[in-house]
Order: sequence, then C-alpha cells, then structure tokens
Amino acid sequence: MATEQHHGDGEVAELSAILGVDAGTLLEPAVARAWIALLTAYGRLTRALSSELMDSSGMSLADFDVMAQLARVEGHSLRMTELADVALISKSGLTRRVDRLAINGWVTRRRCTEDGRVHWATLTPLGIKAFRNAAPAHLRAVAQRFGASLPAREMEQLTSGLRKIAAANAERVREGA
Amino acid sequence: MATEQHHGDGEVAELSAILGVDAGTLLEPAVARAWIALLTAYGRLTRALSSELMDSSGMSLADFDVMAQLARVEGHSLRMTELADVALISKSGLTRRVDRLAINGWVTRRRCTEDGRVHWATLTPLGIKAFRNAAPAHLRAVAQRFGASLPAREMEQLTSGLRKIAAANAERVREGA
DNA sequence: GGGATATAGTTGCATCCGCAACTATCCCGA
DNA sequence: TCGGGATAGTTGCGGATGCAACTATATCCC
Repeated sequence: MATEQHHGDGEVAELSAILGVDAGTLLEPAVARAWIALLTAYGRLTRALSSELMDSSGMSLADFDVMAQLARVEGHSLRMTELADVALISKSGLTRRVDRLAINGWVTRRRCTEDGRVHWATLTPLGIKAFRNAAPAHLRAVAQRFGASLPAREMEQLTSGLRKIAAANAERVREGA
Repeated sequence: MATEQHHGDGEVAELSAILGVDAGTLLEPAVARAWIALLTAYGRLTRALSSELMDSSGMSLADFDVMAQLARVEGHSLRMTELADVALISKSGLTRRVDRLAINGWVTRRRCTEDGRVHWATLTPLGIKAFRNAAPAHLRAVAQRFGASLPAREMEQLTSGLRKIAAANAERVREGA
C-alpha cells in the first residue's frame, strides 16, 4: 500500500480483478491515497531525520525521543512505564533503550523508595549536555524538512486531522459499527 | 518528541531552560505539535493494523505491502529494486522479505533472461489466493481506523499536506537556505 | 497475618532492519 | 577483445523491536 503517485487505472483494475470485487468498495480511493501519502511522508521524514541525527550526534531518533521526554519534565525523571507510554515504545524496548543510555552515562535508573516496583529514569548532567548539544540541529532539521513544507494554515489542518486519527485509535480496539 | 496533548507551559519552559534558548525559536510550537501528531497517529495506526493483520492472516504489514505492490501490476511481477522502491524498504530488506514470501510459496524469484543482473519477483497463484484472503479484512481495517476518522474534505486536505511533505523530502538531502 | 491477585519491570527468544562490503553481470571505449 | 566502471542483488554483521514468560513488589481481602 505504499505506492507514490503512480496510480494508473489499469493497476486499480488489476487489483480489483484479484480481489474479485471493486477495490474501491473495500477502501475508498481517497482514503487509500491518504494512507499511502501518510506512509510515504512518514518513511521519508524519519529516514532522513534519523540519519542526520545519527551523523551529527551519534544518537538515534528513539534515543532523542526518550531524552526529550525526560528533558521536558521537572526533575527530568519519569517512571519506566510512563516513559514507554509517551515515547511510544514497548516496555521491553524501553528497558533496553535505557540500558544503552545508561551505558553512555546519559540516564540513571533508580528504584523508588516508596514503591519498590517502580523505577525512575533520570537524565544525568551529562545527558542534559548531550541533549543540549544534539537538539538544535535536530529541531532545525524538523523545522526544515517538515515545517517548511507547509504554510501555517495547512500545518494547522494537518495537525487537526492527525490528532483526530490518533484519538480515534487510542488504546484498545473498539467495535466499529 | 512524541508527547500527545499534555504540553504544559511549565514543560516548554523546562525544555527551554535546558536548551539555553527559547525552544520556540528552534522549532515553532505549531510545527512541533504537528510533528508529534504525525508520530502518534502513525504509531497507533501501524501498531493496530499490523497486529490485526497478523492475527487474521499471519501476514506482516510489510508482507502485505510487498504483495499488494505485485498484485497491482500486470503480470504480478516487479524487479527487485523497483519493488524495494515502491514498498519503501531497503534492497537488503526486500531480499530477505522475498526469501520468506518464497518459503511460503507466495512469491517466486526468477532471473531475467535478457539481463542476468535483474531478478523478477512474481506473485504465485497461491500468493494471489493468500492476498485475496487477507486483503478485504485489512482494507476494511484501514477504512475503519483511518478513513472513518475524518470527513472527506479533511481527508483531502490531509492527503495534500502529506504529499507536499513527501515531495519536499524526495531523494537526496538538499541544501536548505 | 497469609495467600490470591494486580502491577512494574526485565529477560528469553525470534524476528526484522539497514548499512557496508561483496558477487555477478552488463556496458562502453580503446 | 579486454579492462574499467556502472548496475542489480545478496550476505555479513550489528543493532533494535515486541511478545510472552518470568521476577519482584505491593495490595486486597478473608
């Protein structure tokens, strides 16, 4: 479903022939185009931004994400589960990511004294320095590759649309009509 | 940068304190919100769709993508490089993906007689059957999770915006002003 | 108090990915 | 015809992911 702009009529017909029904009845063409555009835009952006960030700071996009989440909050600390949540990765993924960040000396993990199950991940001074060093170039890259592609009005529309989609897919699967 | 809607002013201030400059000068807040919305929407959609597809058809999202690309074209065949291109994955990734699809009997790989460097990946009758079996549920899931989230007008705007972003990031890095 | 249950986090395992290096093939010019 | 260079594809390798199972801790209820 990641096709770009080459959507000839013959191809749609070909697809419908395989499916045994008109492809449009299963997924409206306009929705299909939007879905392909989402996959394409996301893929190109993350690929470019990730390699630029790695080159300039030796940090993966996921590393940056996690550190940015910690940088945002007071005390620069979050519980593991909460951090996994906001960074959009699995708990196991976060465990290992924090392992690596800890090896770099960018983050520490310490057990909560009040609830022994909980562990707090905290940005270290060294981590803050690394983040401060990496952030400007990365944020500017986002501004250039993503922000500069659209005028303000369209950017707002994009945000609005994407938020509705995210909201409709929050949490668990819901029974559709 | 994947934060959801909880963007308290205190958090922005906290971030600016770390960066040593107002975060807004590096990345406009409106752009930051859009970027976060994109990451969130993409993450939730692909996670949900991928697990649904795996459950219903034992096929990964990437498998489906590749097979859909082959299904779309006449002869149900594409050259490896071209297929990697439209499926948005690396050449090495495609090599191994086609390996797996071939093990399932869904795709064959055959050397081009005219140019020995070229290999054609072709959907087999069994692969067509598997795709026909998997597609309706998946396309309906896309329609429901993605399509049903937005009215037609906004879907068009979304497509337009995403395409501009994709176009601005086509191919190689370009020198920004 | 003590065991059933729930929650937080980690680990085993299988999988998947991309980059860089490598092989195979083709093409072009001398 | 031969050698250099371009192109297509594969493989070695290191790294990252998620799910399910597991450990550790807390809580609830009798």
